Amino acid sequence: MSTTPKSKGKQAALVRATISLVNNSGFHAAPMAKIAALAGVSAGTIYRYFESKQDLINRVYLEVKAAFSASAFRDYVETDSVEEDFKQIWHNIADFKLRQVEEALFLSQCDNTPMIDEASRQEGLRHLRPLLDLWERGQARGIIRPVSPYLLYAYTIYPIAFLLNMQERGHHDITPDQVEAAYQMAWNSITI
Amino acid sequence: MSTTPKSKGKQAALVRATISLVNNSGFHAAPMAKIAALAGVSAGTIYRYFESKQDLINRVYLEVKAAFSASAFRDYVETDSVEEDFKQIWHNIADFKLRQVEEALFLSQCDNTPMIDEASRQEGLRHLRPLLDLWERGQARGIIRPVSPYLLYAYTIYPIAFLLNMQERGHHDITPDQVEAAYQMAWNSITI
DNA sequence: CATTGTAAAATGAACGTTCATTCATTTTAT
DNA sequence: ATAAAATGAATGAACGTTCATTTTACAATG
Repeated sequence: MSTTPKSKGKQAALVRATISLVNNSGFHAAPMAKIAALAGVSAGTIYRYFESKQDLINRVYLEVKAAFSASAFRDYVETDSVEEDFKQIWHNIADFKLRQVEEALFLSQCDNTPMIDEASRQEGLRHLRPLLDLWERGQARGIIRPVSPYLLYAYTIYPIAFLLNMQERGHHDITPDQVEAAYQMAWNSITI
Repeated sequence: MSTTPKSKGKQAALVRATISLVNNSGFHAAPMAKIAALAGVSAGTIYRYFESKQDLINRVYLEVKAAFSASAFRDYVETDSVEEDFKQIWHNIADFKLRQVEEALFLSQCDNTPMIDEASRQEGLRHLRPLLDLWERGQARGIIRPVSPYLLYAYTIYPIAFLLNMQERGHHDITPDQVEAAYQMAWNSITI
């Protein structure tokens, strides 16, 4: 045990503060001083853990992306059915986006701006291999459309980010029914 | 005719410069001085046309969104077939995104960050009415899934932005074949 | 157990830079 | 000659980053 009530690592607090501030104000309006204040540390302390603001953003991105990928394949065991396997992964991803809203919004923002180094972006993509493998298996069996994985991703995973954005802006509430409908739409779009 | 070779209005030049700079560096790294330089005017001149940087961004957003909506319904005439009508609009939108790449990338960035006022966002959405009407018609006839228009948008229009982003980052080339496949995937996802 | 020595961690004022914005002046158009 | 348009140096605020100083953590010592 340590001294302060909720001391759990300043680095983690900084990561959380960064996500929250970038979500609510955007990268351009998330100054280091505010991030520090929200994390409950002083401005200078950030530089014990991160080299620069760019480094901070990149590392937060990688950390969140890693958590996302880990969620995607939680309890994933290949069965014989491509559809079963896809359903498993898709719902894992949907669960992540609906439960870790802050993290998911942060990723959606990063993926659509030049905020992140191309190198970090590549690195963040690496962990999605099992999903690509599954798609190839489905294509080999003639179940899934013989198109680029980018198209498959665009029509199955990417739409969830849109729904989340709309929900966050108060236009739309995502009910369990709609999650199920969304899954069916995803599956229908990529199958032959 | 005016004096300079390519003088066509400084306001238009400023809009173009803003789009280009925000695309390549993000809002946070698009200072007014650079925008002015790229537009070939002096920094102070911006303030003859726009009240502030926020106003500049909002108005560029609205202008691009208006051009987008106009494209979406170019030559659109309702037929008796929901599928025909949808195909028309979808391809109009895809054409816009593939031909006006800069404008489309700018919109994708705006739609995923807190860069734009919620008011301007609402305003930009207004012109999409005919598409929503078409969807309602399709739902009334039992052709289109009875789900929120947000879901329909997420699975038909939003994915195009992802493909464009990937193409722009050099991961992927969008061939005419893939556009056709993308259309089929969109249609399959929203029909019953 | 209390005291002390020491290195790591944290601080926040200060620094230099960059930014959005203004405005006295100049240029352009009529 | 006059008004509108454009300029770009000046301004003050805000930013990312640094660093001299203070605080904390804790092992060694008596």
